[in-house]
Order: sequence, then structure tokens, then C-alpha cells
Amino acid sequence: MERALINQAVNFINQEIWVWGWIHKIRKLGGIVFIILRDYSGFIQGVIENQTDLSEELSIGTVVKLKGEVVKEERAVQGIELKIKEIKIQSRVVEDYPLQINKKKISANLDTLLDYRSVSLRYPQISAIFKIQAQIAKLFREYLITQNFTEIFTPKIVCAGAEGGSNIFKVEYFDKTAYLAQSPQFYKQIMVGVFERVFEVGSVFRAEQHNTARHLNEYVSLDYEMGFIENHLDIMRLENNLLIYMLKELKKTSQEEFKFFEMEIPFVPEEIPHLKLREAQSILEKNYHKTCLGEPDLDPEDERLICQYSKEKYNSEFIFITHFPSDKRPFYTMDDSEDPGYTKSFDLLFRGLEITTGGQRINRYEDYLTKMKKLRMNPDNFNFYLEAFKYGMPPHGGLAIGLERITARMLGLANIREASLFPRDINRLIP
RNA sequence: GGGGUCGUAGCGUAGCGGUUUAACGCGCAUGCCUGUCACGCAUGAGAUCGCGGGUUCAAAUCCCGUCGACCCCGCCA
Repeated sequence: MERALINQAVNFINQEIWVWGWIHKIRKLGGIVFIILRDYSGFIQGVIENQTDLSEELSIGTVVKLKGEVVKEERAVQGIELKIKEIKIQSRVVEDYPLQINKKKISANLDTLLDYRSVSLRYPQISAIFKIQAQIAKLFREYLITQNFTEIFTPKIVCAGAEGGSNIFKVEYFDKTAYLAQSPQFYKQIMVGVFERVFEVGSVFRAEQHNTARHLNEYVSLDYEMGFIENHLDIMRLENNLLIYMLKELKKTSQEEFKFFEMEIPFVPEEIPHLKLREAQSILEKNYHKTCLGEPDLDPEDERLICQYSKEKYNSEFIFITHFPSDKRPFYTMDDSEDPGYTKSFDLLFRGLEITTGGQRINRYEDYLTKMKKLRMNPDNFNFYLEAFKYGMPPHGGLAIGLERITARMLGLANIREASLFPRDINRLIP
């Protein structure tokens, strides 16, 4: 008994096939029983007539192998139907589902969905989020590989944080203290000295005590870093092209999943507009009466307003903000010699939220020493990192995209936790 | 870390201007139903109203504490 996938059933009209999956829904109408079966490829309606005892032991979630004849049936929504002949139960349900996964609308709060994650992930509307997320990660890899990037895998247990400060998790490492990586920053820069162009898809950890709809304490960072650049605009150009590629491909592969969210797959302009932070701030003052000039960053409301502006003015849901002040960016950020006090760094905002930070990095050993001295950092603590710069490092830069953030914004999810299979936040460690 | 809101059957909610058998929808169980696709109809089970204390003749309802959740802000992807 070979398995047929549900979405292939249409190729077996008037033939008997075995399909394997979960009972998704049962509708008993007396002498006739309709059963919706779910496998990873889709749904099919099965029908039992005259021997309804076949359905007696079935409940929502029962895992079965089903034998039936595929027939054309106009009365069925999909136009085909499976006339069930035999049912082999593989696994029974021990308890009723705490959530109803077969309704058009999900009627549960986020907290409940997360508490019963193994169940809630079986909602077609919820699993679609992660189908799309998998596509986003795949397309990120795929595109960068076409641009001759090499994928790298860097340690997540580290001896020092890239950003420093208190937002770093401590872990016991035998008789030493180690930390969970906040970013692959140091390692991807080191690897520019090897492969010139590298990328990584991996988890990063932030011990910040935040509790918001856009923060997680563990998230997936899509990173890349590349050598021999002119300036930060090269990094932005590549991200622009990456996004064009991603969304073009998503349009081909994920149209079905997007339907659940009633969201348009976003359009990426040939050239995403960019503004210096100060330009953005004076626009906010002029157009929206916000007083923010001189602030070192945009606050969440500013981000929403500037995205609104970008949409209206440039017809772009994406906008780059560049030239953040030197003292608000990490030590490895390159200053812009033509704009003293400001850096060759940028954020990418998408639908009101920052989804990327990047920029050009310092690449000369002496410049690191000068910068670290100025910031009263001890270079001895970063020997493994600085070593790479002693032996020749080209001008380079890179960025990081928050996978959950881009997923959430693309699908219009209100809370970033919805875009994480098993989110880690300030009070959630289970599941 | 600061501010705000909220905890009532498995899930989503109503009741909070004090006195009932704590209500409704979904789900579940039983029965009826041969074209359902939010199937329908009938009957039924299921809640020490987050927890602890207080006020009162009387508390889901008011007060205090506690635990948990959600939203906003700082910080960030």
C-alpha cells in the first residue's frame, strides 16, 4: 500500500489510493459521514456511505491510513472526493483538543496559543506562518549563494559580547563564565578575511528585560558580511536586490499561504529610498509636528510615521535611515569622514518596524585601537577578534535581518511571538 | 526597568451600579438526520469566578496583598 499525497489525489480519478494523515474534521449526517483528512500537502474530503460504523472510533486528531477511491464530485468543494473503503488507525487521541484547530477563525488568545504550542501549530493559519518563514530563510541563503557568499556557522557560546553591556546571558562553562552570543558580528568579520563574502542564519540571544510586541530574547538573525566595498551603500544595494529576489520568489511559491493573512506580498522598489537620520527627523518635525531633532534614534512612533511618509511620497513600504551618531553605534562602526560625528550605518524600516541594522565596519587595526581607547575598552579582551585585522582586512560591512520581524511585518502579525515557533521572552521558557 | 489594562467551564466571552440554580457561543457526550463543507435539531455533562486575606447579614462583583497575562515606553533585529 503505497502512500499518495493528498494534493496528488486529483491524478488518481477512479482509482483506489491510500492516503495517510490526521482526521481534521468529522461531519456525521446519519447515514452518511464526511471526514476531512489532513496531511502535509493539504486536505481532502472523504465520504462514508452505508457502513458508517467505519467512523465509530475516529475523533479529531486520530492518525489514520485511509483507503478510498478518488471520484469526481461536484458537490464537494474541491471537486473531488475519496470514497472510503478501509481505515487503519495508527494512533488514537488520548484527550480532546484544548483548542479547535479546524475552524475558519482562531478563537484563542496568544498566550493560550503559545501554552498549547504543539496543538496551535497545527492550525493551517498558523503553520502557514512557518512555511513562509522557512521560505524566507531559504531564499536568503539561495540569493546570497548566487552572489558567491559562503555560509558559515559560528559559535553561540562566546567569551565576550559584540555589543557589550548588561544585555548578555551568562552561562557556566566548566570552570569559566561564558556568554550566549548576541550577534555573530566578530566571527563574520573575521571570516571576511577568509572568504570575503559570508552569511549565517542562526540564533542570537539578548538578555534585555523588555516585554513588547517586537522583542524576543532569542531570535533568528539573518546575517551577511562582505569585503571590498566602497561604503555602506553597497551593503544596502545588496539588501535591496535580495529583497527584490525574495519577494519575487515568494509570489511564486507562497501565494496560498499569504491568503490566510489578507496581506499583499509587498512590492520592493528598484531603489529603496534612503534618508539620513537628521533628514528623517526634520520631515517628522515638519509634516507630523514631532519634536525629535537631535535624538540619537527614532522611537517606534517615528518609525511608523516615517514609513507612512515613505509610502505616500515614494510608494515604498521600505525605507533606509542612515548616518546614526557615532556614540550610539557599536565601536566597530565606521565613521563618515564627510559627516563628522555620524556613521556609515543604516537601519531598514519596513511597515513601521526596524527589520535590519547594518553598516560599514572599521577595517584597520590602528583604527580599532584608537576607537577602543576613546571608549575606554580594553583591547586585550578582544585579541581573538583584533588578530584578524593585524593581518590585513579589506574595507567591509554587513547587516543583520531579524527573521521573526520580517516574517511578522510581511504577514501583518500584531505580535512577534506569533512569528516564533517557541518564543523565548522575559517570562516564557516553556514550551 | 517605568506606565496602563486584565484574570469567570477545554477555548472565546457576558455578568462587576452587592442578594438568582453564575449566562452565551464554540468544543465535548448521547439520540435523530444520506450531500455536509461554520451541517441541522433535541437532551446532557462540564466553573471551589487565578490564589490568599479583609470589609459586609450577604462578595465573581468592594478593599489589600500575591501570582500570571496583555498593551505602551526605554533598548533593540
